[in-house]
Amino acid sequence: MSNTTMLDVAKYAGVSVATVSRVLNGSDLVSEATRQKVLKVCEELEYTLNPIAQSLRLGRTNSVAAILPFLTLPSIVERLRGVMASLSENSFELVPFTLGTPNDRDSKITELSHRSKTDGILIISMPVSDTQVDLLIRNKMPTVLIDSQHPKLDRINVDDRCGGKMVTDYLIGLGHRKIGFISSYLENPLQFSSTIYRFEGYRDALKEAGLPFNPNYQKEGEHGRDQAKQMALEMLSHEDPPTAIFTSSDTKAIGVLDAARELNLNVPGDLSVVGYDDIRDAEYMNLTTVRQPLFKAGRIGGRKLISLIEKPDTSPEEILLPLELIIRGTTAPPPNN
Amino acid sequence: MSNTTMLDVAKYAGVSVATVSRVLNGSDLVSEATRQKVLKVCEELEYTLNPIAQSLRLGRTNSVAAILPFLTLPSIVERLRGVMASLSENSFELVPFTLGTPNDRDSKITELSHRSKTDGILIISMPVSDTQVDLLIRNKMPTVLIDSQHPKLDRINVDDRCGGKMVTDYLIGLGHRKIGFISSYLENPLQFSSTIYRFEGYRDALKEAGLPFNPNYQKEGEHGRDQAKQMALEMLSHEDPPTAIFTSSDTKAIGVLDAARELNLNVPGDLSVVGYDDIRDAEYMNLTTVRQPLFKAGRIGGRKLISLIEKPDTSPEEILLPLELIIRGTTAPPPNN
DNA sequence: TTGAAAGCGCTAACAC
DNA sequence: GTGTTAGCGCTTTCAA
Repeated sequence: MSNTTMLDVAKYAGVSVATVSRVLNGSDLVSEATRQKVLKVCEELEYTLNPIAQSLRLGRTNSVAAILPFLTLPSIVERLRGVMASLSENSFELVPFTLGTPNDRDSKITELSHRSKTDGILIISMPVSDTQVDLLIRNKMPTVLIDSQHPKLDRINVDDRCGGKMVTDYLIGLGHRKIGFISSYLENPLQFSSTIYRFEGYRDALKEAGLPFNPNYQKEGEHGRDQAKQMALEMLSHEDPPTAIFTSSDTKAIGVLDAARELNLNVPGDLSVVGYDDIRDAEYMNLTTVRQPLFKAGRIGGRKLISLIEKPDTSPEEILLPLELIIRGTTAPPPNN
Repeated sequence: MSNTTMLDVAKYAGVSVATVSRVLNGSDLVSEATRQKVLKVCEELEYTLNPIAQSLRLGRTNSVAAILPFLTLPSIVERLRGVMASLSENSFELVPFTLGTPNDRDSKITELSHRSKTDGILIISMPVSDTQVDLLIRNKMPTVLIDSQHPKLDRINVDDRCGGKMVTDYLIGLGHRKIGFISSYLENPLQFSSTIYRFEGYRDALKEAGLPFNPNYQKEGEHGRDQAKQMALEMLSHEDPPTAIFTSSDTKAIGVLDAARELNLNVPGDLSVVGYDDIRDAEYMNLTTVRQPLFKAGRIGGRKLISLIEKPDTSPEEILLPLELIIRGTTAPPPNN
């Protein structure tokens, strides 16, 4: 029954609560006879331990919080799936908080940092401020970042700078010299900080190839297919338009494809397009893109957090997962080349 | 600090724990002077209430569990988003459990039914057995089903039978007489029970129009685009193939479109295709489909559960949300008509 | 091998 | 207005 307590079981079985507790926690200082008796009574009374009382006593909840953006992006969902997989493997529960504004994020971190409800925190695809990090460290709250940066915390990332460079190198290798870059706002406080690294990789590659950075070939704006389409339309209406566009997400790349179609540009004949993330649509659209291990990042992040809870006081490290360039049908050498 | 307790605050402020508790719980039996003093000390000591201790004392956790399939389907994610929105509006936390097998589901329900860790349960897109329902009711565990059926529990659904009929009526109205139905397994224990209602609506419409049910025009199998493609290929290779195919999900409809392309069938000239769910891809594919209010179902389910927690002992009801036929470009009258 | 009892941090009578 | 204290259900010394 719902209100059965350990004392009920103890009375019914004619033992003390201590004994019941021992049986239920697998202690071997119990005679086989009493153990069986207790187990039988538990069954009859449909008794289970009260996890709240247990948590209060043990100072441990076996649950972790996750702070992440709303589940509107497939990449976020995929990371979350990985997190859930690793947590349930280890009998940990997850309490997700999807947040929209930096304020919400900060106050949630503050609230959670007073370790009590949760044994650890995962922060997914959101930047964290130094203030919050200090708070977390001061309160010894085990924390792992996934797709986010901070030198004082453990974090699971992909080398986006390298990824941005990989894409741009590839386009340059195809012969492109006029390469556009379309992304969400580089400086948006709640934006994935990863976007900026991809941009840096793009610039690195240009620089290394001796190509100048042309501001007309760079646009940033709200995330979204339509928004990306608009940015592409503007960029491609330029008097000397790019022959290739690299976008910071597949969704945006699809928006660019929309724009190309509207302008009667042949992809990849007139325009090469590269996305990022390799979401499901990318394959269907035959989109050249960069695949990052989303599920795996989540899973590794979850595991890392659990190991941190089990064994604190290790110095924070960054785990960089490999990226992969997926070459499909939206890229080719530039025209007249 | 993380280990600061109410007693620390009390001592520091020179009052009793009761007073601190009163202040923090907004009781008005406290003088303004002491209230300010206590608040100040709380701030200085960075003290916050320990929610675990609070829960144990109050017998209430302010969190609810959700049992749902893995987050691989966009429809599941969208419902979950609605749930999360309504819960966070009401300061409830969510503990999601994504489960794969009926066994897992049953044991999780059993575990959760011993009300302690969680104030209520949401079960999303999963059937529940009578045994589990009885257990939940016996333990007075507030429970709401979303996209699932049981007469003894509150549930949020769409009228899928009506939806299936609506689609089929529409195709019949266009002049189709040979209408295929492709779905996931109708009897799979962990499958959405909604599939079967859509099928029944399909049969209702046929019957009402005096059209015989042709088993060659019905296929069921694993969920997935490719699987649906295979089923469609088989169905369309029949000597007298259907002129329209109605699928139980947009993903499957896209698989059917793949099949049509492979067979060089023009859609909608040679073959009409209707999906279900109106996922994001559907618009892009210009797919005629049925839109169900996924987010809204989640949000209403969350609210219903909270009202059930606040005010139990109401008799269970089914809330049916309206469906909408979204006519796009994959449907037309049949050929030679 | 078992039991008694303290105490995890909080709230809510009850007393003053 | 404020303090004292019992007790939510559990684990774990300590003693027997």
